[in-house]
Amino acid sequence: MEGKQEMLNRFVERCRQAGLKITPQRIAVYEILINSHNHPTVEEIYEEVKKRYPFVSLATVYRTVETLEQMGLAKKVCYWGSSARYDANTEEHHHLICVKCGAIRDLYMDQELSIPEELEGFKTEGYSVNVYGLCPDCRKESQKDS
Amino acid sequence: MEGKQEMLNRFVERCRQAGLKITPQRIAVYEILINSHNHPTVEEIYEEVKKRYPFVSLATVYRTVETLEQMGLAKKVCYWGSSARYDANTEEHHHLICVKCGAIRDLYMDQELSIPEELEGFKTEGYSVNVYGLCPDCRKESQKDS
DNA sequence: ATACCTGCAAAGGCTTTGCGGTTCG
DNA sequence: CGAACCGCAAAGCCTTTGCAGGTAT
Repeated sequence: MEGKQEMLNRFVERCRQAGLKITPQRIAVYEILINSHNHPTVEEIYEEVKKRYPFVSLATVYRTVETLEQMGLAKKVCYWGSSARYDANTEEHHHLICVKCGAIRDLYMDQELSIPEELEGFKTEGYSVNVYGLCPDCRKESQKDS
Repeated sequence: MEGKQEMLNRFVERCRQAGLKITPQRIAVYEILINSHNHPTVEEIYEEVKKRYPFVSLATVYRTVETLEQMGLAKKVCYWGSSARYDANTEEHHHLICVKCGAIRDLYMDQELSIPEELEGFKTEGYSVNVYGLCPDCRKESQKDS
């Protein structure tokens, strides 16, 4: 696990290189993303940023997460229907997803799949595993029901 | 691989059991989904249905795919941002996804992951693997560019 | 100084919903 | 006949975009 301060420094460095300005909003969004482990939606990040900068706009958060994605410092995690979620954990990892409430948690596995470099004409780049199930909270819920 | 006729019969059967009416539109949507192997979007299914029933509405297609999903006869496949795609292949299988154009293809693998029944408090139900890469068409494109 | 960025509000997709008329069982 | 369904249009999200003013380098 990389230190949070290093991640921030790297971000600032990359911004400089790319000629992007380092604004308080950008820092805030990235910092919040680093400190979140529940893969927040844009809306959730926005609410969090607003605590520090009440006048921030949702559009800015959208623009920032897109920038982060293009820089390779965040990934968009898309599960069903709902809104997109973001993840600043760029280590190789997988996801554990609740089929009921949509909660997402990082998952590290010992097992590895060996994917050929070429598959059905595709030039492969990587893979991700989604494990589906009921999260602890939803398990309790469903026991209550029965 | 299950025969298409059996799939249709099963669908009709299930509708009867659930007290759902068997309408031409429903049959058409499911039939098109069975015969598609490119995981069509709702829009694409709609265009296809319109060839047979020009007055069908997009809302009906949305309602029908949702019904199919609830019956377990189709799955929503969600990749980044774009619109949802549907898949009537209910066999255990995975997906090969083009990072450039978003094309999705079914993928069958020999390898299997062994997922514990319980993982970090989740009661697991299954998993799916997404392999990312460049599809044949996009590979050609990128060669042209360089 | 100037290029980049922000906030606001409006527009843009995709998807869902309410309603009256229609169709299946 | 009655419940379920359809088509239409309107409304509802989530997300993107244009613009004028502001800010970092």
